[in-house]
Amino acid sequence: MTASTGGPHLLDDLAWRGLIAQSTDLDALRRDLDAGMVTLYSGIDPTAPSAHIGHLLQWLTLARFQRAGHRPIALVGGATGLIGDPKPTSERVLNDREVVSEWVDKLGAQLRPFLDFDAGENAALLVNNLDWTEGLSALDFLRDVGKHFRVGRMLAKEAVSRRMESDEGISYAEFSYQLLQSYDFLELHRRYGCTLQTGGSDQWGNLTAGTDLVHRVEGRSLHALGTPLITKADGTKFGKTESGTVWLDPSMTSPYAFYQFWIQAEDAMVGTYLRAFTWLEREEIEELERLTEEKPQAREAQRALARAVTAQVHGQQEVERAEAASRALFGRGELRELDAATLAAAVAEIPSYTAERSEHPTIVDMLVGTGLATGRGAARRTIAEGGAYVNNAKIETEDWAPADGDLLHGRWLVLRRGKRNAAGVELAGA
RNA sequence: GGCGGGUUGCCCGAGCGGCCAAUGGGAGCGGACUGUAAAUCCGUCGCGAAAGCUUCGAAGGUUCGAAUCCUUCACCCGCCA
Repeated sequence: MTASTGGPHLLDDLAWRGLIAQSTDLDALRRDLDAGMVTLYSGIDPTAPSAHIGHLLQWLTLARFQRAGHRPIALVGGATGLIGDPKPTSERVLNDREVVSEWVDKLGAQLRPFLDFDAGENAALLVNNLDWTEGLSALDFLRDVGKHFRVGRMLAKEAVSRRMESDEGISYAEFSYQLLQSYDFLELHRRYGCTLQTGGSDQWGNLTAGTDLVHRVEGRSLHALGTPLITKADGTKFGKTESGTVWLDPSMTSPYAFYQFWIQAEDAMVGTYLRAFTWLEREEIEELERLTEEKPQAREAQRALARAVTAQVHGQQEVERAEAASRALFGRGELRELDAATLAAAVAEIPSYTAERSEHPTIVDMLVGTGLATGRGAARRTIAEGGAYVNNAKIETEDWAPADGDLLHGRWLVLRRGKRNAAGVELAGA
């Protein structure tokens, strides 16, 4: 039993999508995938109350396996999250147990829509590694897991060696992280017959530590598959906006901001993102890439990308809202010509605040009030730089304040800082 | 436990008693160009309208004056035990 879709082989599709950066033995994996249902897992640690788009990539990868007939296990690291995997730059700050436990619940709930938990034989599973580590004594852990690890090999892992070479060093706790993650693989192999772990390529050392452990303890060669680190065209960090990480939680990154993030994708990368983050088929994506080459200013690929990713994270309704707001705010049309309902809907999508007419807010007050500027100084700077707009008209003076005639439908102003950061102001009171 | 080196703004990194709110690079932000893209160029980048205020691991101290000197503490790195 495998993919019944008749499409390309799962591994060929993943390769085409650019999702295979590293692997243990692809041919062996292919044989296993062809031989029947494979149980695989991928884990994320609760380091925040929400997953971000990097986590999304991992969940989608699990989902791709599930759609091909395999059984995914989504792990949330209630235990590993208490330790923290070694970041290349610096030691992590430990979070409280209660906080981590809360985040585990949130992430678990957040990932459910991406996998099918009622698929019968290959229904997805959600697990927490705290379940099998909490009761484990330090002595048992050292004897049953620690004994199988050679320090030389552990030190050679890039995550560890990078830190050893830095002047910050590494704590024993973070050094031991790879043991914990390896133990997860062993445990999932024993409990569920899990034979494949997927994860970001930055996790490669941890993935192989897991296959090594299982090999030593159980004498079986399991598989690991590393997805590439998604970057921008110049190799720099992907997934950040001016206001920080792009979260999946709508209260942390609004669906509108989420949509805007994708629509601003670089031409050079939009195809990569379409392949990795959407379910669009090869022909559709290649057509969109062709359009980007021929008519880049139309931004068809970016639009399709934003629509597809926003739809799977926030739903079709939010896509429509974000698109409507985007049209209103970035469209060629006059803001004044928008009807009240459209304008209200657009303003609802962007950061906004209500000011009292009686306080006669100035442009500086409003830039700060909407959060478009981080402080009064920054607001003044924006104005001086020529980056401040009200209803698409540039504001040149710091003490500018709206007159009644400036208000759209008698109460709204649309502020903009720079090309693409908009916010709404509603003036209340008589 | 001993000895030595280190801790500077988002990151890297200069500064080693006054001319330091602190050189430089990167990231970020704004502008010009364009297409809500990239590249490039220009500007900006602790708080404050300003006077000024608060910064250079923490707390004390020396001094007219400290990121720079002293003491203690914390953390990191290295060598030795």
